[in-house]
Amino acid sequence: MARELRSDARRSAELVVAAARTAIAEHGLAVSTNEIVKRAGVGPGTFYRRFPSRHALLEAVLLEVVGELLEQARSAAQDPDPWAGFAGLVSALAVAQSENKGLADALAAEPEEGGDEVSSAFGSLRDHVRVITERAQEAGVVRADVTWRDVPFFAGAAAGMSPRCLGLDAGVSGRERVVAVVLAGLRAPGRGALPGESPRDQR
Amino acid sequence: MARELRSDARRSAELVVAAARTAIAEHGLAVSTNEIVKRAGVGPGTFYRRFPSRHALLEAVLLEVVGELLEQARSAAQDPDPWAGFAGLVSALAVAQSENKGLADALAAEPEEGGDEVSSAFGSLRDHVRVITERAQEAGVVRADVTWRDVPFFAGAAAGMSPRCLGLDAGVSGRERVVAVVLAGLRAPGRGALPGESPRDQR
DNA sequence: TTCAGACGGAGAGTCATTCTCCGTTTCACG
DNA sequence: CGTGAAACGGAGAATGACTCTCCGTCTGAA
Repeated sequence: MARELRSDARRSAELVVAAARTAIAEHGLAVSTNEIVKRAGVGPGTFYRRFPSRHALLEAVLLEVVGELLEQARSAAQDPDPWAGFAGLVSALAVAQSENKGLADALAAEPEEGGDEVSSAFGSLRDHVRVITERAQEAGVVRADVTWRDVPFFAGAAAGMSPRCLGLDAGVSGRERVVAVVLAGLRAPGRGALPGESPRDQR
Repeated sequence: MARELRSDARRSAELVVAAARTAIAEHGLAVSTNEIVKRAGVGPGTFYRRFPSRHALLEAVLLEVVGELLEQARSAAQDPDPWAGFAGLVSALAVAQSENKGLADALAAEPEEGGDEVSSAFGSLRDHVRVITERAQEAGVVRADVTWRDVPFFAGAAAGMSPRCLGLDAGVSGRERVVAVVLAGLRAPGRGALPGESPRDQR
């Protein structure tokens, strides 16, 4: 590590990571390196001098994303309202996953050596998810019959929505509506009476 | 049209469509034609004698899927319990979309001429979704602040869940849990009192 | 002013994918 | 049971895309 990069070199690397993030958000993980490089306004040669491989770039992007997520999780954990904190976390997870579809999967699949950093970041994030979820459950605002382990998946589900379906268009606020519905589904029903199904009335 | 196919020819076509369905369910829309053909146990030559192009195969698969969905929707519409019917519909939509990720999108993107059949099937299915959703809303069991147009997206969200996330595994019952949460979120809160948020108790 | 180091871009190498051609086999009818 | 039209499998041509390298030129920093 170490060797200070020249200012233009550092700038190139940053441009590439930023371009990769927007490109992935728009076109999914399958974007070609070419596309990313073109968007960044640098040449392929430059790219491969900064990153040993395409994989390394994806890893850098993932680290950045998880880092931001960690920050959001920390502030969610400090929200005085357990429900608001939980909702914020779910929402943040949903946005991050919708902008980085499959990135975590793709990297999890091919471990390579650099994976340690990634998996430790994952670990921290998981801890936050657990703490925030359990706090909300103890406060009685999140149903007790879900596990914190499921929370990332619930959030991810909201994120995975396709933009079109049955010839209909999701519209711009589609994701937010789905997140709202999922959150409503995760909210503890009635009051205190946890067990899920409404026992009272049959039509 | 017309010209009766020889029995082995018909059989090949059916094998290919069946193989395409399972292959798409497992590997997503990106499966190569080769993979499908290999699974079907036929040669590429056979495939291209039965289908003018890969696109035509996808269209055939989509028609089959939508046909089955229509059947399920019809029986859901006849369920005496509006909620059960609605829940069944959502669940069926979720399963279908999770097994055919992006198929509808992919075909919607390139209209080609055969699209009429597909879009009319879509139309029928949309009608069923509207009827079933509105019936459930009128019965007061589905929240009134969602549109039937959103329903396919809610279902699709549950379907889009990725199998792994943050290094965690979704487990086998992952999709069902997500569908359950989404349904809980769509269920009219409280009782009769439609307007959304639970008014009664705070913490 | 100097030069190590960074830059862009052309393109080599690789690989996957779709679709065609053709010799062989199979169905179905008389 | 014999015959021919039709279907079959598989080798492979044609195409295209993607990752990564080489090299001559340019630039930041001392």
